Amino acid sequence: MTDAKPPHRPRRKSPEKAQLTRDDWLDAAAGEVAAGGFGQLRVLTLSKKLGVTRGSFYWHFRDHEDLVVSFLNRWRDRRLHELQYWKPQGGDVETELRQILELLLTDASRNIRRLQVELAVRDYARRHDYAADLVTEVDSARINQNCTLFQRLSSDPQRVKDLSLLLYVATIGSQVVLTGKKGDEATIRRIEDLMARVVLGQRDEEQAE
Amino acid sequence: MTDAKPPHRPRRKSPEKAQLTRDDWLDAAAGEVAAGGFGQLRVLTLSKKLGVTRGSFYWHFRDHEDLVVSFLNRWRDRRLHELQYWKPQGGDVETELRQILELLLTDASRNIRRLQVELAVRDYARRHDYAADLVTEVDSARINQNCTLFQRLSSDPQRVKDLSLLLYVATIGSQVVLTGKKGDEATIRRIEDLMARVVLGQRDEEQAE
DNA sequence: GACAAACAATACACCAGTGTATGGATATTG
DNA sequence: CAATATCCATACACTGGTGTATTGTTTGTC
Repeated sequence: MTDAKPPHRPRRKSPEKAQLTRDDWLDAAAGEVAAGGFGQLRVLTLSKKLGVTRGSFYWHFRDHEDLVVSFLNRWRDRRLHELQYWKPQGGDVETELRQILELLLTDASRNIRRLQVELAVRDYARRHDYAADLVTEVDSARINQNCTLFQRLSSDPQRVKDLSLLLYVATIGSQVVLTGKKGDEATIRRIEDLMARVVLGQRDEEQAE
Repeated sequence: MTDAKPPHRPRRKSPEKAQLTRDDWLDAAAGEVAAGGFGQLRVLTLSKKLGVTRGSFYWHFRDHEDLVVSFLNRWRDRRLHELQYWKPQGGDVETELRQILELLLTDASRNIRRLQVELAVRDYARRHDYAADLVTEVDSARINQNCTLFQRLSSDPQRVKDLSLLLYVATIGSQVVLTGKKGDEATIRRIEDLMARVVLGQRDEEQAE
């Protein structure tokens, strides 16, 4: 379950006909996964697409499972790491909210490849425990991230959590439902707008429950 | 792309060792799809699970694709048909809303098998046009259904559509994110509650935009 | 009870994919 | 320039799946 790195690789001076690295294979795998899910991730087709034979693959990876696990690990690492760069740059609550919404919805739906990979990982996670753990990890990290924003909206910690979760499932849902359909750009914008209003409408009213 | 029925089947008097019907195969297929997605839908394993050989399968179905298409069609038909029984039985707006929310969230997440099939179909639809059309069809039917409720909340037709869509993507999203994790029962209930508040908060305020 | 239809078993050819063993090429280092 | 590690090709054995053809076995109907 852990990635074994080759001790050290001699870099070719002339990159005219580059040698393949482990990451090159993972990048290619991303294409396959995005296009056909993990079920279509074949060593054979991958090799063809990279212009080499499978001999190369089995040098870089122990077997097919090794590829999958490495892919998942890299995905987790990147998703967790990218959260660090989000730190919203101040401003009042509303603009900050709009920033994060744009990031979560409009922005995400533009990066189709990344989105397809994410959906594929989610699907794969429904039947493979290891992937499920990774997804859970990423999900909670993201939701936590959102919590830090929503703390400025309500003082009730439970309310903060719920709002954050609601926002998150709504984004995931819109990605699942709306991806690839045309006319979704505008639709997503409207959803984004509505969500902003909805969330802002939920800030502490502190009226009778 | 259309289902061809066998002319007429002689029903066995004693159901001791029942003959298989086309629907039996489709039911078994549902199990496989729920467990492993369409990628794991094998004629071979299906036969084993039904206790017969593939000879039977190829009498009932032309080929593997025939099975898939028939399965998708049946799924679409059932999903569309079940909408007819929803007609909310009056009451004021809030209880009606709560009814529909319970149906969409709590209720749906209990029927795990059905949910897994739906997610599998959605995943399959991302790479197969025919399935994508079916899913779109079902989605819009459901969203329309919701619109009839939300008309009682706002007079702005665009607002009605948007609210309905938001509700829908939120439910789908929570199904994607929360399914199978333990402790989701309570979480879903809180989401349900929050959604009710959120939606009710969006009824016509008619203030300056 | 015979005949035809419905349903299932068996056996075959075929293909796509994995994994392994082994040898060949190329670059780095001493 | 020799040796070694790195990277890839080739060839093989094996598995699991599809689809088809052919032959059984039941069951309903006349």
